[in-house]
Amino acid sequence: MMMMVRKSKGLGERHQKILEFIESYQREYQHPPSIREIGEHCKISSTSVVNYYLDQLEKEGLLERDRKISRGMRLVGNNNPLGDLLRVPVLGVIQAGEPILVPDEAGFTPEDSVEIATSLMPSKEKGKDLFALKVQGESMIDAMVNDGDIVILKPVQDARNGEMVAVWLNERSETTLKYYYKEKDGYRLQPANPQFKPILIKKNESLQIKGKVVMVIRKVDRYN
Amino acid sequence: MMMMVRKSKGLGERHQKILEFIESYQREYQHPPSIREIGEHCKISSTSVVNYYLDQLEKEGLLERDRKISRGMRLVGNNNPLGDLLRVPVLGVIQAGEPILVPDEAGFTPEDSVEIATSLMPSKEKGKDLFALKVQGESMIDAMVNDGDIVILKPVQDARNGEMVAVWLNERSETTLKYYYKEKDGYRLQPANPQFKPILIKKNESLQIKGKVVMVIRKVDRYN
DNA sequence: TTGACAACTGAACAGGTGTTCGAGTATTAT
DNA sequence: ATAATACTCGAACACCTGTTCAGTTGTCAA
Repeated sequence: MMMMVRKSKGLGERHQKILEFIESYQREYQHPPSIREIGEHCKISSTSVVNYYLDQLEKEGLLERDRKISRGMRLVGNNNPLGDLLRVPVLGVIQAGEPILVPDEAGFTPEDSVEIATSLMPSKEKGKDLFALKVQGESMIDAMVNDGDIVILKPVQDARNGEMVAVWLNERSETTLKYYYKEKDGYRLQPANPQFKPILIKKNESLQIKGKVVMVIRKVDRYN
Repeated sequence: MMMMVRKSKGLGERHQKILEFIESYQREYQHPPSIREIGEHCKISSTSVVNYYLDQLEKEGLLERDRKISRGMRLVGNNNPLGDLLRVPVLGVIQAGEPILVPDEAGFTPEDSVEIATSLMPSKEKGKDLFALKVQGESMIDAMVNDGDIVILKPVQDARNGEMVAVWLNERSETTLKYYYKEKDGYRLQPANPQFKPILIKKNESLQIKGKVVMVIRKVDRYN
């Protein structure tokens, strides 16, 4: 005897509608809908039918349910529009000739913030002390960072060799992003772009490390 | 008479603990905890006390509540760890000398995916057809894109002047990222870095636009 | 037709859950 | 001390909500 399958194979129209509703509801209220709310919105008169479909969706692996718990459901996989975000405050701009703002000096007035999925963040930098700066001007081009880019920094005073840091060079009145190397007679600041030459800083010159670059984001929507 | 303030100004220890619990609970279950669950975990014996604190947190603007609705609360502002994510599939790599994969040709096997906060996305590119490629090699340096960067693309066949596109140049067997300009006698592909010279393509040479660059993400966690 | 099964209905039930209230304790200002 | 305020407790209530179940309808195969 042949096994019976669902009348309309895969996801029926109602399955789809329910998934979409859960998604949009959760997007709006930050918590899942109740069975009755789903029924109301999807024109399903009985709670048992909603339950019926929810079970199927769970069997399909599109949904997880916490039985007995109110609103205890969650979309799984790519349907899930929600996830861990890190909100990183944009404390200001970084540009040549201007000192870099760091959280302490900035009077704590994040003009804006950018949201980063924690899944994007390098392993252990998920601390809450990250901050972001918007790059102004093209003076960071040798660091492969363009006008308008957003750099995300972790405030540190010291860096290890090979880390990209934001530094303020007093003697040059210059702010730059470079790879940092401590050497016997001072420091070497290496541009990300190998076609540029490193800056050598002698031990007696002052060099203030303001932060360690964790991420660079470029939105390419100019001209739109 | 002086106004009375809370015993411990600002957020008390319990306020903090409750916020943290809601955050971690929601991170795990994708839905908020019930009042009783909060009480249990925060060593608060009475539901009314939890309610008491929740009211205060709402008054402080750190929480929003949907009264009468089970688990009807959400963290607001920077405490909120949840938000809209877009999951963009990483279809492969982009490198000089290799054709670019586009969704159709890729056999739809996203090896991996990156999550982007929708708030980061340029206005109208929030469609679900975006895809991402990992940059391999340093051949895109003139586009300010480095080895290991992730570029997020929107699959298009045509582009408007000024848009950054990923193209396959048949005559050169080359894949590149450039700003696109159509001119009277062909096309001009302008590097993002002004220190590089544009590539001029004659009308009879073939030029395949594979996608329009929407975003570039660079994780700077090498050497860690 | 008959049987099997998916889709659906309506109602009732049990437990989850937010709310409310009266009362008690602790801390602080006067 | 006294009063005012902040905080805590426990219990009771009413509604919210998931669950269950007996029964109906529609479709398809034998």
